[in-house]
Amino acid sequence: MTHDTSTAEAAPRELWYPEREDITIYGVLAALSDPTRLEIVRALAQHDERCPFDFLDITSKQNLTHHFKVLREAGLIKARYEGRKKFVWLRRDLLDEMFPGLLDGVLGAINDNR
Amino acid sequence: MTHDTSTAEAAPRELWYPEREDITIYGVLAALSDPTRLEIVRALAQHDERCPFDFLDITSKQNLTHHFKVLREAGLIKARYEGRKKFVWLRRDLLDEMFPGLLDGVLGAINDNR
DNA sequence: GGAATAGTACAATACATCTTGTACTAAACA
DNA sequence: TGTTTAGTACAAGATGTATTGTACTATTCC
Repeated sequence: MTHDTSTAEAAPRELWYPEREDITIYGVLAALSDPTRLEIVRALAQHDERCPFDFLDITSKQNLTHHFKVLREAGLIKARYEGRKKFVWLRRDLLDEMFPGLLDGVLGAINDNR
Repeated sequence: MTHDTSTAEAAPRELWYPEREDITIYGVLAALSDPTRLEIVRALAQHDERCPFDFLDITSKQNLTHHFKVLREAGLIKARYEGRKKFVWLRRDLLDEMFPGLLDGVLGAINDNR
């Protein structure tokens, strides 16, 4: 048996998240300091809804897995599997509460200078 | 002859700075993502005046040299030698112009969560 | 000149990061 | 059941970083 074929809901694949006290401004800034990840966060912030894993076509899927893992482990995003699709979204409330003004400051500062 | 003993001003030791187009938000965020450097920047932002190289007693002087170099090459600070002392200060105007809201956002977000 | 001081240069260590390739698992679908 | 699809795991390589120790340069002061 590889999976449950009954009518009960299948348990979603588990994802690890950092404890609140392990989320630091250093980790958040480091996560945001990569061009690929900053673009991901910028796009997530615009969409306001959960986005599919591959909603941005900016790098390989192995690398997307890597960057989403970095973002998740730094406390910036949440993710959820639905069937074989994965959806991701920003932890905006947590970030605004823990580091008020940080996300808005960074996102607002993005311009032609990169 | 190793140095000029005349009354003329001695030429200050040269320091390299990045071109404007080489200063990026990625570099700035990476520079800010280290605890030692974020503390330096936070302290410089509070002082508003030029500060001596060793005004913070937080790590070895070799490491201070390293971190000030990272900050300078990322575009965050300027430095100047006076005799055998070195002074450093934030490039606040440049940063606010290139990345409006970024510095204030980051500095404002620092709290007990780090 | 010579000694003391401020800061740097360089090497070494230990470790993290970004990216790609190959191979894999899990779910959906026929 | 077998196939296809979505995403992951793992290893490898190239590269970058934080820190320390030792040795050095540049400047001041005697």
